[in-house]
Formats: sequence, structure tokens, C-alpha cells
Amino acid sequence: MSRFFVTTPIFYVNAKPHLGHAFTTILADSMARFHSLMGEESYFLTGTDEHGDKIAKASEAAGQSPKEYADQISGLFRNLAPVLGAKPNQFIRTTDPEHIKCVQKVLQKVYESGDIYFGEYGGHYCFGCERFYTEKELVDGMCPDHKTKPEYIAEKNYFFRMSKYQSWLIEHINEHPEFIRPARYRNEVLSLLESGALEDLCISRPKSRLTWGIELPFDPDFVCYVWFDALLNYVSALGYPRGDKFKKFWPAANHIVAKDILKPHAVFWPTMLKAAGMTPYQSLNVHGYWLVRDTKMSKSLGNVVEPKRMVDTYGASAFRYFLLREMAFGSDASFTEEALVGRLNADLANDLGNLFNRALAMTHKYFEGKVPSPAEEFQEDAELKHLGLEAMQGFQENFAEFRTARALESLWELVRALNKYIDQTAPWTLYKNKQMARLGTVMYVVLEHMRKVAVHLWPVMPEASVKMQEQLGMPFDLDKLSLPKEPEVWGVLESGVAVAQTSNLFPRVELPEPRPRPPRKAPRRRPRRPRLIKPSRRPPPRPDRPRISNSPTSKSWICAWAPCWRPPSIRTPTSCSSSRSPWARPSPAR
RNA sequence: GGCGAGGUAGCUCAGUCGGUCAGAGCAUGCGGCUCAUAUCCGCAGUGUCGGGGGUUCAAUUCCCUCCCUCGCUACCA
Repeated sequence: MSRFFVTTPIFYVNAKPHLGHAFTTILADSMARFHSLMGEESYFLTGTDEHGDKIAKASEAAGQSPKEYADQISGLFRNLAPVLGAKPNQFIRTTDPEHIKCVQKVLQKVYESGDIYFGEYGGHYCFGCERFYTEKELVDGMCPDHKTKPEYIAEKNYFFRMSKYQSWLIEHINEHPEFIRPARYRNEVLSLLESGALEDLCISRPKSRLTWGIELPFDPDFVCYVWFDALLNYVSALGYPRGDKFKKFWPAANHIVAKDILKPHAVFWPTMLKAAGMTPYQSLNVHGYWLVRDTKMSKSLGNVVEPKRMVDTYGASAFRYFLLREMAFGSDASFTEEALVGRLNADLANDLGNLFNRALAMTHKYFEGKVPSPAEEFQEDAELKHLGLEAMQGFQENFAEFRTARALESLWELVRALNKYIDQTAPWTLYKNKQMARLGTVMYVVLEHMRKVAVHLWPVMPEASVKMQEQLGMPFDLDKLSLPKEPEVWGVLESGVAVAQTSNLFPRVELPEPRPRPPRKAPRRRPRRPRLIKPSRRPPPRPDRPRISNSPTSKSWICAWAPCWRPPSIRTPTSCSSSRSPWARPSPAR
């Protein structure tokens, strides 16, 4: 069985989780699920990076020990994944004793092999910041924070002989097109490597100015530089060097990072692995930033998107769908609540949700709620099947290469084709004309394709996908499913099985009215309360069509807050609730 | 400064080894259907494919040049 190991970066505990962290986690989770569904054994690792100068300072400011501080923020990150419907197999912390031991083991090994040496580093040191600045970081030769002239000091430190691996790395990148992707970042790294001599990496900090780190095994006066420490999480988590997981999942590693940490992952990390005698990872997958209304998210602008609020308001499935559908792999994307609501209504409510609802309703109306038996296949059925085949293959090919937006775009060609097929075959007319054999075939073709769509959506919207499959009378069972076979397999849905009466998985939502800007001095935002909004301009109900009692048009005001929109069914935990990830098969040992 | 990515319908983007390549979705307007969450289906558009020049029978697609946006230019993470 082939293996798939996917990682997020370990998140630095100097700030609370935000949209970017949420996205990386969701992307990694969807990849782990996708590969499980493809029949591979997958393992999903995430965690927190807790050492270094910034943490030492932040904890001091908070009046806590670094460990207390890290414990607190790390907890926030640990709690993030479940909120997003993500199920990492492991959450590592760089303060874990096993990780510390592993880092020391690697340091010792590389030291003994001669790739770590003691040398001198000279730089512009600002005593106010207690750190070195590069020439470029200085503003007119001054510290950007303190506006003072830093002192040039030389410091003895340990260095990693990174330069030694420059040509090897260039060659490796050239020979492995998937090593860094998309190509724009691969080009960036190559030009970086080819433009100048790769320097050696200073990997120690004297304890005189930093103690919050992993002690060098060969010199107790120094701690390890955070990146050298942090990057090793990817192998320490697997129990390097002798752990079973390491033997199983390395080097099938697929790292996911945002573009800001490209360099450490594309240059430091592979050379470190090489020096330590390990095979390089399989791929580094680089995504862009989430902007908010085309500007960078920042606390001072007050435009930080809180993932939890989005999930509470719109549901994890819709939130995940939006993020994976909206961001083109590698590029920046813009997050707005309007865009999210737009996608939710257009793609999920109108196209997909309504498709489920109308098909289930017809199955009840025409076949007492049971999946009918198909009869003779018509030309139009074969055409739909062919279109579906291509849409599903397009989904799989793109998803495998992290192009989730294009993958979903491809799958939606099938969703739209299904709505069109229903309109063209007009089951209501067939029923009126008592053409029950043909009607049965049409409905079967629709329902079976809906099942295929639902299966493909599991990596993207696990909760909703499970629900959809249940509504079709097919309880979700990962072991029985095989995504590679789905495009061509036919007749999985059993005739005579009862389907749900209605779907209502993705009700349309109204965009909340813009919140009035809180006054400047407002201490804390008050807890959100349901708000009443005006219904949108809707035409009056047609006289020939009976209104459903809960129709928005029947009331002058409707509640625009979450609990009204989402049926309780969505929110109840699905079968995926055991602590061991149920979709990794077999569940790897923890 | 150097290197790189990109500038295509109101919006988000796809596409072109030069010739049905001027596209999709959303948004807009009109029409149809009634199974459905007023949803779905069809039709209709608008675009000097960043500006200019060149090569060619033919360029959005190749070459030159200019303008604009963004990223990188190495040890905070």
C-alpha cells in the first residue's frame, strides 16, 4: 500500500490562530482524506513551534514562564483542527521530550560527520532588540525599532555547512519537478540558489542571550537556532531514526507551507536532511496568503478573520468548501464574507443542495422513496456518464496536485450537468405519461451520479459528504470506497434502498448587514446575537404555487443568524468521532 | 538595481507549441419549466486579450520596447 504523509508547518506560538493557519490545516486535512480515499495509507501531522527569542520575550511580557506561555497558545492551535472538521493523526510540540532528544541526536550526528563547525559571526546587533540585523533590515543604518545605530559585534557560534550542499540541491530540484510546487516557487528557489553562493547557516545562539531553546549536545553554552529545531519536527514526530512510523512514512512527506516560509523549507530543510543522511521529502507545496478585502490581515486594521466565527456562522463544510474553491494554488486570494455567502448560495445551495432536494423529492413522489431499478440506457444517459467521467477524472488529477480550486470547478461541471439532465429528461412528464421504466432509469442515473459527487466531496466537506451519502441510503464506509474506480464504476447504489425525504444540507443564507463599527473605545466586542435583516427583493409568491409555511416571504422579517439556517443534522458530529482517525486505514499507531 | 510572476468581459479566473481562442463561473436582462432550497434550464450581451512597434498570409498567443501590480534578493519566524 502506498503511503502519503502530509504536514502543516508547526505554528509559531507567538500569536493566536487566524485564517491562514485554518486554511493550511484544512488543505492538509483534505489532502490526507483524499489520499485515504485513493486507497493510500495517510498520516497527517501538525503542531506548534515553541522555542526562540520571540517566545521568550512574549512570555516575559505576559509574566509567564516560556513553557506556561507556550502551553497556553499551543492549546489554542490544538483546538483549532476539530473546529474545522480536521483530524490530524498527531499534534507535535517542539517542547516534547521526544522531539528535543531527536534534535540533539541529529545535531550530534551532523557534528560528528563534520558538517557543524565552530566559527565567528559578525553582525549589527541592537541591544534594545537583543538581536542581529542584516544590512538590508537596517533603515539608514539604524535599528528600525529603536532608531539607534546597532553595534557591530562578533560572536562565536556553531555553523552548519549548508554551502556544501548547494550544487546537490540545485540538481535535486532540477531532477524532481514536484519537489517544490507550483513552479513559480521552484523558479524562485532555483534563482536564489543559482544567483549566489549559499552561505553556511548559523545554528546556535549563546545562552548568554537566549536560553529558551534546545541545548546543543556538544556544547552546553549554546542552544539550537529555532529553524534547525523546528524543521526536524517532521521526522521527530515519526520517531526518527528507528520508529515504525518513520520507516513507514519517510520520505513520502508532502509539506504544505505558506509562501513566507519557503526558504527554510526549500533550502535549509533539504540540506539538513542530506547532511543527516536522510532522503529528502517528496514535495513542498506552497500556497499564497489570504488577504482580507485585498489588504493584508492585521490586528491593527481590525480585519482579522476568526475561523471559529466563520464555522459557527456558516458551518465547517461550507467554510472549507469556500477556502478550497476560492484560492488558486500558489496565488493569494481575497477573503470576504460576501464572497463566502455568494459561493455558499450559488454553488452549495442552488447547484448542489437543490439538486439533492429535488432528486430526493422526486424519488419519494414517483417511487415511494426507494431507489428505482434502471432499465434500458438512452443516448442522453451515456452522454451524461461520459461527461461525469471526465469531470471526476479532472477532479482527481487536480486534487492530487493540490489544485483544489480547479478540482472543484471540474466536479461542478457534473453537478450542473445533472441539473440540466433533469430538466431535459423531465421526470415529471415521464410520470404523467406513465413511462415508469424510463423514469426509473432517469432517476437511477441521477441518484448514482449524486452518490459519486458526494464521495468525491468527502475530502473537501467531510461532514456534508457523509450526510449526503446517508441520504442516498449509502452509509459512508471508507473501506468500501475507492476513488480511482469511482469515475467508471456503475450500479453501486442498490435498487430498493430507501433514501431521505429531503436534503436541506445547504440552505440559502442572507449576508448579515454590515456591523456598525464599534466605537473606538469599545472594550470588547459583545457576544453576537441573532440579528434581524430585511428579506432580499424577492418577487411575490406565485398564486399557482402553494407556499411553504416557513418561506421567508411569509414573514416580513427573518432571522439571519446561524441556528435558523442550519438544520441540527449538520451540526451533530458524524461517525468520525473516535480519537483515532477513522479515515486513515489502517489507523496508524499513535 | 538584479531575478521572477502577472496584467484577458463589472467581478474571480481559464486559455493560446500563432489560424472555430475570444471562453467559464458569478453578477445583469429576457424567456422557459414546475420535481426542487424563487431553486433549475435556455438565450443575450458588452471585452482595442496592459500601451506601442516588429516578424507572419495570420498574434491575445513569437520577438523588441514601455507602463502598472506583486513576490524574492538568504539566518525574526
